[in-house]
Amino acid sequence: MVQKLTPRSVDDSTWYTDVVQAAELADYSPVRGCMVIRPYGYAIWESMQQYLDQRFKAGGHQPAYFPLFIPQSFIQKEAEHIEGFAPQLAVVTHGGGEKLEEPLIVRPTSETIINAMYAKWIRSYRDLPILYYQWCNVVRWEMRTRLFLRTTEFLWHEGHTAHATADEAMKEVMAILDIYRELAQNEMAMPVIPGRKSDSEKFAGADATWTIEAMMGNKWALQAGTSHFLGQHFAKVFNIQFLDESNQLQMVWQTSWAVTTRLVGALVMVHGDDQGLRLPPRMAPIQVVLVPIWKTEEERCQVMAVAERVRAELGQHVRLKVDDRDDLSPGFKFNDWEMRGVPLRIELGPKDVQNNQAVLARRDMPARQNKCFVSLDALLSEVRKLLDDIQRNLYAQALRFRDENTFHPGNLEELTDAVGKGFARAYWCGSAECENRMKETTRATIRCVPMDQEKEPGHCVICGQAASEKAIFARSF
RNA sequence: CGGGGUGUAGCGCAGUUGGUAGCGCACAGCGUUUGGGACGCUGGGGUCGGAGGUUCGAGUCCUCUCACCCCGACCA
Repeated sequence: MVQKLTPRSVDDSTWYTDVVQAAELADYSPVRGCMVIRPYGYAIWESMQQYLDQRFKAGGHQPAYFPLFIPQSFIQKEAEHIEGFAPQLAVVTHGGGEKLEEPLIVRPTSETIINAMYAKWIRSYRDLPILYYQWCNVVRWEMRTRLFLRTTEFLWHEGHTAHATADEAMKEVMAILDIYRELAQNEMAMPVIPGRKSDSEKFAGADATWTIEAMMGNKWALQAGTSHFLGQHFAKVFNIQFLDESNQLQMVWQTSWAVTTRLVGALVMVHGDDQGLRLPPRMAPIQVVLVPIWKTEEERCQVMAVAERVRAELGQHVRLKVDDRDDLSPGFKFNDWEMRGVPLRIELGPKDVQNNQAVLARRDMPARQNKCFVSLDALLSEVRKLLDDIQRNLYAQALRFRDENTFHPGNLEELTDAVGKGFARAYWCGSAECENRMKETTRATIRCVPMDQEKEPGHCVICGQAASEKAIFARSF
């Protein structure tokens, strides 16, 4: 159940797989590259789903479901799309014991099949905008996989919208990116940099891709969510046309966007420490765990009576678990729940019951030094306050870590040095030549051109030519 | 597909010059324990990744094969 974790400082990659398995978030499956998401890991994903689902619906989006299988010919319609995805496709060639007339692609993303349907449904400007999304699995045949961060099959939502104007579609792209940013920062306590992808990094078939990029605990970047402006690429190949107010035939403008179960891995990577997970309260399946302590049967009765009362009262307001397993020592449970990242622990023993108090220990600080007593009467308000505080503190810690590991190089040599240590924020002239040259010399990539920056003229960190924008350079997952 | 590594109990491992498989953890039962990873006793659990070969005899030697992990190329 509880095992020793490889310390992060020894091997961050082994630490990660240790934590994911020890905390029972996920396990390797019999199928190479695939994973089993266990209830605790799935509960974290559900926290993300619930937040996003409510945000999407509030913005007028509607969930729907499109099929897993896509006719091969659909995928092949958009040149850039097929070029991008061809190496990653899983193809079904047989069904019912017979070879299929046309092979079926297991969806790597659903632009093609959804847009084939949109072409059927859209006739008039009155049909627009269409704001659909679906929660589903997708399959991409990856070379190398890591639990949550990159698996052959993964879960996500994908939004697919169609609009009458480019302007409206762009607003949609930005609105969704903002929801992703808020999910990351406010719910996951994970600072992110919203920005635009370079052409080489953008979605295959998009005009432009916007992203939120986060720094993981090993100082690498992780693309945490993307929102694409598809322009009219798919409208053209699937012939999605409508009549506007003046009876003119027009092509729709489209967006697509997604975040995936990778975010569960991001949560682990960003906040975890040598003791295991540290979950931000807003995402934690269990926000507070109560560990009762007793010696004698009489003490057990007294303590459990109070524990039950706490469960009845506090349990209405926070996600609380009372760990009443009687075959494990309190010390074991402390370590166990810390490893599983529960933000706040209540210790309740005979002495506490006597004094009408409990001990609170927070996961975001070294526990032994930071325990505090709290009156049972003030438990709810204190727990609420601490959970808020933990949420804020985890964000602050992650932000400080990112800032401390972000550098501002002025030339290629400094850039090479910087991307070996963390993020580099530097001018880029925007040319693919410079991007390629940098990739070859540094093993890093351009993660994004941040939206939030002053447009002051400078000099490209690679070629020295005039440049007007800074980009984030980093090694990435 | 290249480089590295590992396959022996659920997990982690040991197994000598070939001689018929063991340790720790976990698991089950009982008892004592419980304020930072408790302890004792008893017990269950194995086609040694697979195939072939050498041998009186293979976890061990030889050949082939498969799987998985880590590092790269590809990617959310």
